[in-house]
Amino acid sequence: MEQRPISQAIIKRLPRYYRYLGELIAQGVERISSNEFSKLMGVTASQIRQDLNNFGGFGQQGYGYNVKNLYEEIGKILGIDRVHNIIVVGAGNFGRALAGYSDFERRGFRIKALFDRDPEKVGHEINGIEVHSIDEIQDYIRENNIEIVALTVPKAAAIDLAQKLVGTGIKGIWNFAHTDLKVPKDIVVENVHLSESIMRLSYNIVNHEKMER
Amino acid sequence: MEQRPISQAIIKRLPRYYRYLGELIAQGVERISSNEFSKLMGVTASQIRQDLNNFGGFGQQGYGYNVKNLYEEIGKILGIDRVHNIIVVGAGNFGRALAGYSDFERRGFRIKALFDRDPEKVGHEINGIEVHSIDEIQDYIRENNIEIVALTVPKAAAIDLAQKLVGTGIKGIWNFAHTDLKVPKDIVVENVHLSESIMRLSYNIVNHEKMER
DNA sequence: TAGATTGTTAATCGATTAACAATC
DNA sequence: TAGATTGTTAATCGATTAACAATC
Repeated sequence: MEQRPISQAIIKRLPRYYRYLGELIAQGVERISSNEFSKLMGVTASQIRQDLNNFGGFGQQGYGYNVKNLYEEIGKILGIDRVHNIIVVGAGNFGRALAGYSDFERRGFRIKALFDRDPEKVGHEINGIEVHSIDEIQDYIRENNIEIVALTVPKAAAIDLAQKLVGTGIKGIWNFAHTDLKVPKDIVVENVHLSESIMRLSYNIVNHEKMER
Repeated sequence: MEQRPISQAIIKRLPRYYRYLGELIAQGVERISSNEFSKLMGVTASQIRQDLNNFGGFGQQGYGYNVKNLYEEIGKILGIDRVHNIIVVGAGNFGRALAGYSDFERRGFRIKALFDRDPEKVGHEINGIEVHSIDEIQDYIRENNIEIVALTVPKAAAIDLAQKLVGTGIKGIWNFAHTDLKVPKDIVVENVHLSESIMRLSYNIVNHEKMER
């Protein structure tokens, strides 16, 4: 019954499996073998079977995997079979982009409110989501069962806010600020560092000739 | 003289080293040993030395690394010692967010234009950057020496555009659409899949108790 | 049943860490 | 010089791939 820890390498791949399975469902595909799936995704069949078997035997010998069932199982593993209440801090372009993203809603990620320190923005609605004053954030989290806080604010503000969020009961921070956040280990941090992403792109462009194999 | 291929695991870490070194410079730190640096960053000193030695001997025995020098060297490795011309496709909130991001400019990533298919948006300026019609994208790329195209459009449009971009001379695609793009191998793709990012966050929140080690 | 394909063990590969001789 | 710390080789660890017996 003891679940041994799953490596982050595997976790990184699950959402991609999930996405492909969703597309297969849309195409009306009912079953798929690890071999077919591997060709579709550009990974090895062995890796797919190994990855899935960390969570249970979802397939059937001689048949393969039931697409819809596997989709749902991976959804459960990822925790998107339930609702996650989110607030977004920073009502700039990035915060608005997140607020306007209906895909999240569909997957159970509900953006309940935006927060900003600019009094001009407070009280207004963006995409039907109200902008609150940053001063109310702690109370709001406690009263509205907020699980995830997305930080789309500058570096210094993010570090500051991370401190304020400790002890409010939030479980995760989705960090868009270009800094690492130091929080107690009961809060999970997922970083989206766009500046690092574009530097990797730059590296791979510049060193592309050498990479040809 | 032959440069052997550097693993993506290492490339992933370089921008983070770069960021920390930038902060050390701002703090006036002139030298640092791999040991001090490892404590600061939360990685092993061994890894730092191994990583850096893939590119050359930047340190000095008994002294450590010169912060400013190392910063510049990593900048060169990442290719941010030169200018990269970028265009952003999709003048929605995401595109605007990228266009408004002064940090990129500072690092040599110059956003030259926005593109959108909405005639209402075409001709207007966002953050001092002009919005062009999507129909002009191929000509614009050829005439303006564009290296990178950021795609902040829906999935289907992104797949479509990726095809149109082949042969224009662009070297990289910064893909924000929730799909994998199939392009010839002379074009590098860097994905920013936010929906996968939030699913990983969800997984790590839900499975956090078990993860305690 | 025979064929197909999984679940799982074993082999390989690659990445990380440890150790230490070289050297500033 | 003596002490510190790198560059680099060797050891370990973990992740990926291959192989195949189990089984639908």
